[in-house]
Amino acid sequence: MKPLRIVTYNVNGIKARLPRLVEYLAEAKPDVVCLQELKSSDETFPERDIRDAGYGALWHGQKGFNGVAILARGVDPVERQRGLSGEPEDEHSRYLEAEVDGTVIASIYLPNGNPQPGPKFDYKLRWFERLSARARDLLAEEQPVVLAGDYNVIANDDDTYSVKAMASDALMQPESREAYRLLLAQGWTDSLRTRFPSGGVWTFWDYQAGAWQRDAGFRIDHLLLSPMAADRLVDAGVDKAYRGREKASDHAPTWVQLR
DNA sequence: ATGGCTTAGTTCCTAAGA
Repeated sequence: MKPLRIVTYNVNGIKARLPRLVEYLAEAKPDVVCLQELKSSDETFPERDIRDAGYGALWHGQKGFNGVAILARGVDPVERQRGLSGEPEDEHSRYLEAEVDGTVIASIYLPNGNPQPGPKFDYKLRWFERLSARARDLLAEEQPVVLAGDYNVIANDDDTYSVKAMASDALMQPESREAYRLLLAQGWTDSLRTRFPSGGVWTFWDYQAGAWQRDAGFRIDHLLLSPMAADRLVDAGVDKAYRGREKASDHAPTWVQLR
């Protein structure tokens, strides 16, 4: 199996972020990139620009909101599944799963869930259960699997600049944390947590209140590894500098390196 | 501070994000 660098990157609008994304692909040359928050319909996804940058792509778009994609350097990802079963009336584009070079990759955009309590928070928890059901099936396949995405969960107190500021936020509620903990307990490895066990690593900084300048961020973009993928874990990190560039997303690209 | 910004769409205001 070849070395593989896999990135998750919530772009907050692929149209607005296209120059940043193309620049990132050229500079970092990742093997696989899972994108979230395309905010683009399938028809307006910039397939041409992605191909010109040297990447094959699969996308699951939605006009205005949500939307996920999987890019692969020099090859076309092979689609395995789009969307999660269990709630047929759910129209949100938040899950896409593909195979790249013998590794199963999922691009995940978990619902934010604010305000809580309320129907949006209930939807978040239901969606989490549907994801966990899919994750259990994937583990049973005994393949290398990477579940990469914006989970909208601050899993531990040391995953945020301020527990107090986030205390009433959906990202940090006990129910959100419990759902994440139960998912991990299936047998998944949180790759950034493994690399930085004492926390203090952020993947998101709000646009408001000078959050970037104050380094007031938190960690919500996660790459979860199945046991066969975890055996190949070399390193994990956040390409933090991209958050500081012109017209940046509020998330930074977050990556894992597999041997 | 149910919001200091940013994005997209029914665009010159509103919804959503986290």
